[in-house]
Amino acid sequence: MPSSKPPNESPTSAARPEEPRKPVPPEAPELIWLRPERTGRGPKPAHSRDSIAAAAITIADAEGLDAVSMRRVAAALGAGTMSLYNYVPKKEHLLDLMLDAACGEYRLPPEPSGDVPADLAGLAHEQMAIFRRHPWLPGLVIARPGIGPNALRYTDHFLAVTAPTGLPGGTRMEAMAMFNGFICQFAQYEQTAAASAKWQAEMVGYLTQAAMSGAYPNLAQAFATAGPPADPDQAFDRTLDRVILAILASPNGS
Amino acid sequence: MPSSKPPNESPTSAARPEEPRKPVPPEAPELIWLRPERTGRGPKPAHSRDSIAAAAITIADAEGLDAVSMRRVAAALGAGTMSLYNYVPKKEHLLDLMLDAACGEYRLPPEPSGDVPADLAGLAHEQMAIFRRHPWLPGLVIARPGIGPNALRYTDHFLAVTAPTGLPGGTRMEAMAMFNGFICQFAQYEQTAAASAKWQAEMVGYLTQAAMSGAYPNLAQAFATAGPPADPDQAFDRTLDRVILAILASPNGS
DNA sequence: CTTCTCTAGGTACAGCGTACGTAGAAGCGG
DNA sequence: CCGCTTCTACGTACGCTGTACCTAGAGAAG
Repeated sequence: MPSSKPPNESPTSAARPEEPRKPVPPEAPELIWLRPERTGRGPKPAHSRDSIAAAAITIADAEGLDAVSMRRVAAALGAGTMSLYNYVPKKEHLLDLMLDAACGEYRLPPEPSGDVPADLAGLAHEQMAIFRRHPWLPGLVIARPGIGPNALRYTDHFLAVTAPTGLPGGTRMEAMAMFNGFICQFAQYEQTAAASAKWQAEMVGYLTQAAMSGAYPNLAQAFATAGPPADPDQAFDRTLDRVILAILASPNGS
Repeated sequence: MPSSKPPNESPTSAARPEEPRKPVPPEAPELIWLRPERTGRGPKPAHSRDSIAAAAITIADAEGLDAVSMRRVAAALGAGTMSLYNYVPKKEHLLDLMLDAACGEYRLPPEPSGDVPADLAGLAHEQMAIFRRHPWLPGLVIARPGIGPNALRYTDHFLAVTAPTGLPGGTRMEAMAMFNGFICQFAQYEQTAAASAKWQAEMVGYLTQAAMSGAYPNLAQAFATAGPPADPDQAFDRTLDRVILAILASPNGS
């Protein structure tokens, strides 16, 4: 660390040559992945990032993301609340750990098959399966960039899968963001709808009433033209096809 | 308290002629848009949903969505904290109000021009402009379905714009979700990156280190091939073109 | 052995959403 | 007109949150 940059130093005292720098390391990295899990000095930690993430995920799966509090997770680990802060400096970082642990559930083939649309569809369904296992996940994926080791494995695989398109790397990254975003959104919608039948009923009632009011003619027409409720899986595949098509399309619009 | 009210009453079941139904209406609608703003009986309310939403938005614009608490909003209105609950039964509903108020900022042309790609691009840029004005908005749009009157105006307009494609209404709704989702995600990424130069610097350092580790060969290659940082606006337009292309594509993949 | 750094955990605080109860204002039935 | 009813306004209080700060003690480095 050659950055001899004391930010909050008294301005008049210019040089403080032999002052021990260690006591307050002025800025630890904000990214949890930049902090080593172990520094190797004191007593051995009783927990690991993996076990912490697993405990948090268990809670989130059972009771939703709101139930994941520092106290809850610490208690699940059999630790004191504040002990958790030795592993996870902020709650944000706990969410990062959960996100990456969930990304570890991807079962990625060692090599792309070479059939880009098929590989992408497979990836999408894998992602959707994980989202259905962890309803809280889409919200996290959307909110924060996945950047942990497992998320990078996924990114790397996506880049491999789309390599045959010949698109530049940056463009393929953008495509991945679009791809993931679509799936997240779909999963989230599915869960909102599934969560509460009452909510859905109210929603339908309200929307039809709004459509009938005459203020939204196109909406009304869409409702009138609409057939039966439409199978969600079908809708997913249909829109997925469009997304894949968009990814494969050549940049300059044919 | 004459509340001799078993709460689990079958709502409309067999007539209960002389029981007073009013005392506790067993279930008020969950959707705030289904609750009338005024019932016209007691004293006149000192505030309106609009003014409440405006106050909340002012706070969110200045200090972020986390700063929007019931207490803060009530104080900004010069009201007691609990008075707010007369207008907004849950905080969730306050967010709904904010979301819809923001949707009121769309300046939509009275009629689509007929040039579908151009109209969609215009809509996207309008949305992006609103998102840049209200950094907290993308998070809300992604999290909860926009369903208020202003959101419906937007939906209706989108349906009108995409009408010339000949696609069925349901498909166009799915397309809209994809369209909005893409823009939200892009806006959110932009803000995360812009929020903290330190964060971005750490991120770049971490990613290049990860790429150099050899564990992510495709990522490394993408990094190596990448040119200069790429203008965000350009990236937006480029990906937007793809999204529009996906919307316009015929369902069965040409 | 001494020293230093690390971990574990308790206490405490400010702030959150909101359930509940009281006091008073305004419209409606008589 | 009165009185009843229903609304609004708002204070108090509870359980919960994230986390700053502090005290002990474990165990490697010198």
